[in-house]
Amino acid sequence: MASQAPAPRTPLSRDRVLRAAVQIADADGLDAVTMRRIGEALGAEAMSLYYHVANKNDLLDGIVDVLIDELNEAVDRLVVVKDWKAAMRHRILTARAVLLRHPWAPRLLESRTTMRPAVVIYHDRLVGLMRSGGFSYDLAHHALHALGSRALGFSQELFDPANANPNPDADARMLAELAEQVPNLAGMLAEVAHDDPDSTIGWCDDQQEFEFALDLILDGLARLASR
Amino acid sequence: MASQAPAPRTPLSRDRVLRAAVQIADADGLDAVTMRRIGEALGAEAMSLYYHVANKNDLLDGIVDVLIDELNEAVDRLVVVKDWKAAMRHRILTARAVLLRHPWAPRLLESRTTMRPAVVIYHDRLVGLMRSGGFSYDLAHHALHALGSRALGFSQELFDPANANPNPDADARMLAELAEQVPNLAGMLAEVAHDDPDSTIGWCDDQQEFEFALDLILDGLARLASR
DNA sequence: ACCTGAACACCGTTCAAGT
DNA sequence: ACCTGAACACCGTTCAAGT
Repeated sequence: MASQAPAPRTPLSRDRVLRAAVQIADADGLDAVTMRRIGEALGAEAMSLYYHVANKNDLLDGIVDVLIDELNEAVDRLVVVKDWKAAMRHRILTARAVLLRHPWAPRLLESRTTMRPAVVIYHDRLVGLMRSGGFSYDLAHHALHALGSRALGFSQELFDPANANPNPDADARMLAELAEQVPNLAGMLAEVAHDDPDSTIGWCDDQQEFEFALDLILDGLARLASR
Repeated sequence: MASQAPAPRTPLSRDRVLRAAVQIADADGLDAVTMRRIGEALGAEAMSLYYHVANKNDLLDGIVDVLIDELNEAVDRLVVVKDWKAAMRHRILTARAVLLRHPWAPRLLESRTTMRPAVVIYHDRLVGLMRSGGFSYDLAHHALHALGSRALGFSQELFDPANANPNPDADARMLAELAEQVPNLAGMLAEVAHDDPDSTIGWCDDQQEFEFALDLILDGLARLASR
């Protein structure tokens, strides 16, 4: 009992570190992902992580890799369909389904400016689909820009009166006070009613609106491609 | 010389604090905006700011207010034009021009989830333009979602091979290594050439691509509105 | 009413030192 | 080769105290 071996802990590794980080983000959000917290989760000291990860930035890049790998696996399982538009739509909505499992994903992806291989590969397949639909390289390039983050399955919403933030009461009050200054918006909100505050992905971007915008863009591209 | 009055410093105020913060962001980026740095710029202690600003969050909200006020002033100076599409296009590109003066603006706007009156007012005018173009409230609502941050003049780009990040060399090398794994993208980049790395707004979102996507969306909306 | 000094809890990160 | 302890510079924030 005295010299009992202290449970030979499985050694750390980059992979274990990244997975622990993802778990923490899933559980408590991105801000909870600190070196000290990851260390704690792995039964190690925060400083030990630096042996497997260059720094916090590298850690966040690694989390993106884990996320997009999961996403690429999901979209690669999709059955092949000839119609490029249907294929892109399906692919993007599948990507979105993965992101919905990780509510912190949009904020993380937006904050990164480094180009990760997994993200490059994902977009390469999209370009492939567009090429099969008769897109010129030039149009496919424009399309990637037009889709932006929507290609990966999310969209940044700056403004959504319905479910913008954790404090909807304050927003509603503010909007009521502002009502006569914003007649158009007040009228719109009165009519749109918005009684379906469905699943959101981090911000106020629900499935229905996402699909509307996605189809709007895809239809526009189809029109340009068939010219 | 002994009891010389120590230059009766102009007192602090919320406005002075916010303006100092904007100047720091313009000069050295958003990460340079710390309470201590703002205090220094105003010749005061960081703790003094808390008398004029509730906390860091309130400070950032205040910066958004200053920014969008500037933006609203700019778009309100525009000459009225009857065609709703031309009017929206002009308005949004004017908003963009203001944002281009503050490269930190996109990142800040994306990070905020609180609804600020200035932002509400800006969008109200857009809805007004759409209504004048025969939009139903429902379509105008969809339109706001579809535009997302583009309504304010910027778009989040997750992926732009040309000018994505501060380290384009590393990206080019990575892409070269990945070339045979991403034939579609490699082909696209070879052709698109991308010899015009023009003005960018924080990320890799240049004017030409912004306008392409904006027009794609506005044209799509026009088609739906005239049904 | 407005501002400050000292202090606290929390970051990421370094580096010499341990095994 | 892998991990740790102690320490550093930097955050936002509090609170009692000054004028």
